[in-house]
Amino acid sequence: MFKLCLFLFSSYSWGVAFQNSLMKNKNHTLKSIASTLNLSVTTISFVLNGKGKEKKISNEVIKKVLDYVESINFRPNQVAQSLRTGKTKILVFMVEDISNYFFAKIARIIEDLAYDKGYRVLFCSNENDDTRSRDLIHLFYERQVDGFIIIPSPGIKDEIEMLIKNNIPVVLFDRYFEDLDTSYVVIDNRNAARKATQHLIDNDFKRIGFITIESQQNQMINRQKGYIEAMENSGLKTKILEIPFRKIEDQNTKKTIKKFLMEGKELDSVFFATNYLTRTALEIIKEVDQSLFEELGIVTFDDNDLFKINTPTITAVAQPLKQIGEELMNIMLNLLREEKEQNGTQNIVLNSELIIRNSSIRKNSVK
Amino acid sequence: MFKLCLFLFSSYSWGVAFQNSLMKNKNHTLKSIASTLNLSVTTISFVLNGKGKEKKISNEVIKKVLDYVESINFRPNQVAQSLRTGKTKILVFMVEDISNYFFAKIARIIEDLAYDKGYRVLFCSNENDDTRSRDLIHLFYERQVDGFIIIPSPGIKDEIEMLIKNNIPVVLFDRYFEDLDTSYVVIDNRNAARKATQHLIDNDFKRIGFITIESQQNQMINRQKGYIEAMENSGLKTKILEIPFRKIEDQNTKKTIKKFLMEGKELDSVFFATNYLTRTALEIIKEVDQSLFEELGIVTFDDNDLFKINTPTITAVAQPLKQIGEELMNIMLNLLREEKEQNGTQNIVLNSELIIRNSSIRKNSVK
DNA sequence: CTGAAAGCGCTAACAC
DNA sequence: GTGTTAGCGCTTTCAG
Repeated sequence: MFKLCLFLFSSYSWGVAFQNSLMKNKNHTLKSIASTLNLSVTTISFVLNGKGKEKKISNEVIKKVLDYVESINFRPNQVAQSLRTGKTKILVFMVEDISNYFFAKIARIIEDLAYDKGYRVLFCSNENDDTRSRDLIHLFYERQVDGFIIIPSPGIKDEIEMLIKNNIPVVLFDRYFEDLDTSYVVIDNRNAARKATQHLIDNDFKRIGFITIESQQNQMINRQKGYIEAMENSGLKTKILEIPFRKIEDQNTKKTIKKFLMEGKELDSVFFATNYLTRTALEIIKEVDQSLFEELGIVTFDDNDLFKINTPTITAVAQPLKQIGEELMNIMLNLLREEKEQNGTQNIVLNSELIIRNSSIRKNSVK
Repeated sequence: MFKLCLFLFSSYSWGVAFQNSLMKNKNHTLKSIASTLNLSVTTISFVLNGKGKEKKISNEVIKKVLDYVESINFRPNQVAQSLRTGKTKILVFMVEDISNYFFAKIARIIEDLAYDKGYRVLFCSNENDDTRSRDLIHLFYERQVDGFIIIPSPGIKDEIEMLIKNNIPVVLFDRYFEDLDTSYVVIDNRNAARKATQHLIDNDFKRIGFITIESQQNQMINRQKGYIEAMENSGLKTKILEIPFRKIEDQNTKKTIKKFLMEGKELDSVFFATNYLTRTALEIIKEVDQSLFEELGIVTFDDNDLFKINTPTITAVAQPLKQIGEELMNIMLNLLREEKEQNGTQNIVLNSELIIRNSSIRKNSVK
């Protein structure tokens, strides 16, 4: 942080903005418009909401209103509208880190789908932190958002329950609470991890390590289960390293990973449970010795553009981003529609795809 | 898109949620609270806004209110609050694509700074498209957001002007309109490009190509100017390829880039004007021939984690993300504070840093 | 110290 | 066909 700043300086220049008050928005409201047009607010409101025909308002009046409104570039105040209708047409999309490739891609898909239906999406990052998650949920709850799409941090079951009890549509994804009846979209992590591990085994790797996040959340537990299953089915010994989520960037963690990967050449390959672990590990391997890439088999959870550019290209479990986004919005739109009724929860488990690249192909040099 | 889906299927399961209406939020309001506590809404409002002391409300009353409010987990309706106060405490951060590394990183920095000041940030992507930008600006304008931080698409000068005329704080970044007096934060693109090009020249590259986006926006124009300046100063011939923004992912574009890079071995090095061009180009080079990496000098605008993992590691012009974020929020907070007054605009030009890695070091094999 | 009441801008039931 | 008006939930002035 500090280091970065040392290289930089800035130059300032000030200009004076002569705010042209002549053109300042007159703060038009339905009322003011009604009075200048000698009509009532109701009429204006109906026309603006496209209920002109329905309410049998004359075409001349409709045109008059529309033209005037256009000419002054009037936009109804949505805050007032929301207060009145109780709807904000805003959805919240909360993930660990919106700058992460996986989350960001889904965010864009959701945003587009929501846009078409007249909803806007608010993105936010909870860092997988409970306090932050709670803050955000409350904040948006107070702002009356219409629905939540959430990757829950471990301890926010209560908040999720609170939302549901208050009839706010919620869809979880990536993970969920097994003892809470919510709608969710996840992938079959266990199966995916089993298949990925099996792929390494099929390629004649035997000493396969598993590097994961220290977590009690079910997506991670299932990935680990899948790995263990595959290993045990083949009579192989598991070797697992768990990293605390908050310490991924620590120097010590890097050392730990380095040690795990290289010590005594115990491993001939490794399976990473998330993409940010892989990113860190690739950096480490790169720092130490490019040739390690030639020896070590690598498979990772979550695909990334960089994996097909890397040398070697990296084999990855690719989650179906587009489908995840679509299912999420599907469920959300359903909930939004039926809101009032006794609602069923909808649980969707998707399959992922193992994209086989060079990093998991058995290298010639068998030690 | 379609291909992706072919690999996938989903399994559905339905559960019935018995919404526990006993626990449903009673829709508390100041009024309802006032009536159950036998107080007036004023008192409740004062206490809730921390004006209890100031308004000399007795400690018992304060405690009574606070305790009750806590017990029912009451949260004031922010929509109503906003309607009343005219403030939403929401800022909008609009960029080309929020999933892009550069934008996402700045977004996170801004989010954190804003959070501390009680502001929430809404992120959105305009795809550098005018229609989409306009939609978004209007949408948020109608929602009465308190301020805009925007990377403007080419043709939205009018909307920006509209915001300013309506006294909405606006800060642009990455680029700006030279004939519009707005606050902005940019980097010295021309200088950065000149230095990056000069770096290649100093490393004995002579046939340096420049791949950029076809754009009239000043950030791109200045990068190109910088490149041309450096080349001409050294008496070298420029060779420029301009790609239309909307066609970056096209197959034809890939072919064009490929041709530009390789045809007749005319180039010994290349300077990419944005990170997404580099990403595409790296893929192409990878597809064609890893050995090209050994021959071709590469420098790119915008750093990325993957550049230090790539083989070879890639030299990049790194923009000062943290500082950009800080300056943006600085200006924004100033504008927010002074809003009423005749405001000066503030223009900040930052320097960037050339991070020298392996890709720009002259290779042994001189043809 | 506390309460009454006006009003932010909009919707929609009801009235004419 | 169009107008009147009662709120949505909150803040804040003014009264007492």
